[in-house]
Amino acid sequence: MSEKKVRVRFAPSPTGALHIGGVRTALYNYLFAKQNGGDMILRIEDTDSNRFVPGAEKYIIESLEWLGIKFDEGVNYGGNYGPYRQSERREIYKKYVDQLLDSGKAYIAFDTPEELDAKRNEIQNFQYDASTRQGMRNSLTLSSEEVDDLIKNGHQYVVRMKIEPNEDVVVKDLIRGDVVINSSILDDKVLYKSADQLPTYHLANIVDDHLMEVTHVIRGEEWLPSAPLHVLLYRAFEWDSPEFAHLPLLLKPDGNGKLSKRDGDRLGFPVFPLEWKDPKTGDISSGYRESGYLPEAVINFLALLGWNPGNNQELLSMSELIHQFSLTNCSKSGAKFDYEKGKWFNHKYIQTTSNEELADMFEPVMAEHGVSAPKDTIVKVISMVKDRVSFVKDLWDQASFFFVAPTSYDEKTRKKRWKADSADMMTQLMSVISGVENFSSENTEAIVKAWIEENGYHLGNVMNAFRLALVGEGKGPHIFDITEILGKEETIRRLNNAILVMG
RNA sequence: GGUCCAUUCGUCUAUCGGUUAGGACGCCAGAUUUUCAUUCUGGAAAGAGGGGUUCGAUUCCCCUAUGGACUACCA
Repeated sequence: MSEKKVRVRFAPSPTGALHIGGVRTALYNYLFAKQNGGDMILRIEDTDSNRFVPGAEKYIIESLEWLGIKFDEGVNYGGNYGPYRQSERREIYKKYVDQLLDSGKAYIAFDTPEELDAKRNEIQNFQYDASTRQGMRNSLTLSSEEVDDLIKNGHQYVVRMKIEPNEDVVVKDLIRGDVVINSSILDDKVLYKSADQLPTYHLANIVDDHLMEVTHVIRGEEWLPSAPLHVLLYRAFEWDSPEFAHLPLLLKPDGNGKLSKRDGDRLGFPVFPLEWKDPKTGDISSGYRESGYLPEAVINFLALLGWNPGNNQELLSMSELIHQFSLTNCSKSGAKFDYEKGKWFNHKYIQTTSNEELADMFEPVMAEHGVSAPKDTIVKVISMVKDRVSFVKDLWDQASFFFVAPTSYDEKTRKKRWKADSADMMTQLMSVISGVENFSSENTEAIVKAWIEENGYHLGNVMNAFRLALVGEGKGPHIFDITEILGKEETIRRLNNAILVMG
């Protein structure tokens, strides 16, 4: 049998930076589409002109490209179902609003926001629905002449969905199973506003998903309560409803509630893929990219927040994710955002990144500290210290001594490692080292060890003092790997300085 | 307040009626290391509570509790 081609959409609203939860929604859509050989569409839902933020659309596109989430069509990608910006689809929506009006599935309402507010204050739990609409100013209570007059005289109006009460509406959800809601608890949602000639989310969403032949609507759980409305809308148009999947939310790591834009900088981690500067306030929010995350790590981390492959595999590439992903394996409950685990993922991905690539990423960091070195030296240094870090920028803490000689010596290490006879030993070591011809790690080590043995010195005593002189602290990779990079001259210079300073 | 959704170690989760309830992050301990890390090994750590159904419930049903979402002429 021939199944319809899978088509999914990611439909953000350009009201600011793309939240990490939104990224996950995009990712799950992408994984599902690719697994099924389907298409992924980018649609921009900008029907609320008041909340439009310039630059947001570009930010969304750039973020997802950085992460490797690719679209087949949509804003910026072309396609045969455009335009893909809802603000450019006015005439289309108008046509369908009229259709609903003509068929009696919707009606025109003139109640002003002030009147509605008054009603809500007056009546507890006021809801514009079958039980109250007869008492309001709308095309159901007014004569058609009155309605025409009001419109002619420039009165603003909205179009509301006429929801028939007392009917069980079933939302089939791929993650949650059947969700049943009685239509009586639904209100007559506004579908269209005459003021800006634009539909609200609900109408635009259904019309676009239908026209764009979307087969699966994968979105956040916050949409579950309005899903019955959407089902009713499909029914009103006599269209087939797509499949639904409502994803659990990403929650704050501490306390309660869903992860919000504010949490990031409050808790000290990014909630945005890329750094974002709010054009209105000028506030800057940190991004994963600028914080040194590898896109693969972010993807892996996010994929496992709310889904898992069912085995114990934790590290998955994008293609493995595409292969193994399944909506039915998505969890139903919200996931607290665990930043520590995110760091661990990045650590793992740093390890699998080549030294050459890391060197390219590290060079700008070095430049910031005012140092430079030949590429092959940087590559060697990185090979020695990469397993110690979670982020590229941390490489500096682990490797700065390769490029900058210590000017002071860590007090604690000094107390422990620099003994009364250290200066004397280091002086002897200097002359041993100046006699070394081949300064390779192995050769230097052999000669120094022979000297230690000859004199019956304690290996640890010599080496620890030596390390302190070279590094300035009690840390670092194998000591003769360090001297090889430093070179004979610099090694001697550092020994000399250590003796001078610590005596 | 109303409606809906959810509930396994601190966190992310596995289990699709019978398990010593598994893995990962984090934490603790030990081993390795001339240092610091990495790494390795081990450890502590969970079925919200109460009723059912069943020979047997973490698993199915109900109630309660708790958490979350929604409740706009926002998405």
